[in-house]
Amino acid sequence: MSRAEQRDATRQRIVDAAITAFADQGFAASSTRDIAARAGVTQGLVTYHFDSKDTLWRAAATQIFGLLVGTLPDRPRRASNAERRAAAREQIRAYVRFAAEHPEVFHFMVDAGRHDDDRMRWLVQTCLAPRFSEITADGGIGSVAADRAAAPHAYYALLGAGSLIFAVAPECRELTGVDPTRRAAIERHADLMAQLFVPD
Amino acid sequence: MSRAEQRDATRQRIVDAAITAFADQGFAASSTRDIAARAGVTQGLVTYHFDSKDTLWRAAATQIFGLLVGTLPDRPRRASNAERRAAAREQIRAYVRFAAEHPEVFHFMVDAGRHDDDRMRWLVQTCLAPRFSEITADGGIGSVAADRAAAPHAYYALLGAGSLIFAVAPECRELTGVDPTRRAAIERHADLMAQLFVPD
DNA sequence: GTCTATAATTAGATAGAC
DNA sequence: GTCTATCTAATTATAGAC
Repeated sequence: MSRAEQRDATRQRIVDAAITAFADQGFAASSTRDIAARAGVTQGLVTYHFDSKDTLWRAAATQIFGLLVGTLPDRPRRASNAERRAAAREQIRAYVRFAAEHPEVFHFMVDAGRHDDDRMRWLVQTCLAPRFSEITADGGIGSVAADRAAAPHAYYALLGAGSLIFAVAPECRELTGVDPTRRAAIERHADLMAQLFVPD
Repeated sequence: MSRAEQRDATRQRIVDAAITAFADQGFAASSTRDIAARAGVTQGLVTYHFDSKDTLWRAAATQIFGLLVGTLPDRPRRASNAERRAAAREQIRAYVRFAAEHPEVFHFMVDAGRHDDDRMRWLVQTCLAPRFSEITADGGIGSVAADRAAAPHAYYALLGAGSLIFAVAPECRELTGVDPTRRAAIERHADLMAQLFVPD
């Protein structure tokens, strides 16, 4: 492996470890030492590759949100009403499956979204805004949002309803006895979300 | 003010500050020094009144979840189907209004619910389990949960959909231009949730 | 590119003055 | 009941060896 490849491989291991750590404990409570240990390197190397904890967080967010973008299916253009609804249902199901497999996205959003600071603004402009307009476009979640003013409400309703059960999986197991990480539970949740947001 | 009253007043100020801090930054990232400063006392006094940070967290959780219990309206017994649906809608609206005024509940839940540890189990047994059975009882959210197996999914869908927009209020403002803390936005979200989970 | 060593803060918990 | 002082441990970021 060349030195450039070695560099990229190490950086990738650090970013992967960072995603897990930041999602698990939030930005402030995560330590670069812990992230380094998870990645099998030393703390000094983390600040060598990523100048600061903040820079590392942005790299981690870019990676996990990029994964989301690549997963969601495209919306069909110039389709019939029935086709639009079917496509919206499938997009909702795809999001639920992604939220189940990557609850980190939700944790990044909640962790950064509650403070009016630079990280929040960066996340909105870089990772969220590009998707928001598409998700709330006519024919998508618009079916539940009667008027345009309801679009933000429908957006957060969908994200919250589709993600929370996976984001607090240990609690869900303890409280309800249901393990939301099992495939059957994921599909059940996807069906419920599709039916809830795009009813017959 | 007697010494006992002084004691209770100080304890209350510390608990109030703790609720804000824990909801704002999570358990691990919150410092007892910061909480003490918010309450206008010194750090030593916090560990005097509450033996440990963990004990303080439990006191804070008890307070904020107790507030929730006292806010939700009762469910009518032996009512007609239409009455049951109307009551379920009103209960959903009441929850949304509470989530808007106290997004701390959601943050406590997400912060503690993702780890399989003592705090999570304590929260489930003390604060969540008593409400879960009631919320998922027949006629309540049960209207959206076709069979009993769907009850946990409907429960987390409702909590997530009804809370997230308020939990990430700064992000919502930046992303959508909507300020979810305004009364009109709260009522709009309450209406959407009621219609979504108990459709006509 | 990776590691070791260290500087400057900050953390929770304890002990003792008043 | 409240505050000050202190102990031990852990934090980020930096500097330098290899």
